[in-house]
Amino acid sequence: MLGKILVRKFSTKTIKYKITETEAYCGEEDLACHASKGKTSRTKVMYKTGGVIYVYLVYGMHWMLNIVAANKDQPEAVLIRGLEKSDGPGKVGKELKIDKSFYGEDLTKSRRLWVEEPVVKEKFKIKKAKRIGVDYAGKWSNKPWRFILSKP
DNA sequence: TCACGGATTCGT
DNA sequence: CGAATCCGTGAT
Repeated sequence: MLGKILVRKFSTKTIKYKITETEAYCGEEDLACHASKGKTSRTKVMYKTGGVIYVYLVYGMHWMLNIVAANKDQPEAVLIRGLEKSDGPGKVGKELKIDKSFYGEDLTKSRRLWVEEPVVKEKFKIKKAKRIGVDYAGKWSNKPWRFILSKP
């Protein structure tokens, strides 16, 4: 996902931003992953085949944009933490005007949100780091599953 | 129906 | 570093 272009189409304009920071959430075992609570009405979309959107509200105010990443019945998702113009996942949701209506939307069919290959492919390095805000997840909080786009 | 708490942000 | 913020979730 890193380095790809996220496209958001509105009725009046279309915006495109490069994805600069992501985090991975991997399966029911991963205590930081919402799917660790099992398949519920909230997490069920993560059990779908990759390519659909998982959105949810945190702290009663921020919409988090995630892309389901793995195979059917394998609940894994990638959180879009940062775009070239927005640092922080809450700001990403705000910038792209993400809300509950995107829940389960198929990125390959959507006419308002999808991912493209960058026009000009630039070389970059991927920095790894611990995930943010998941200290409650015990050893899982130390997994280097946060990925940051950086200069080569 | 309701109590609980969080994949954050912003200000100090 | 700490408080704000408050809806949705998951269980009852």
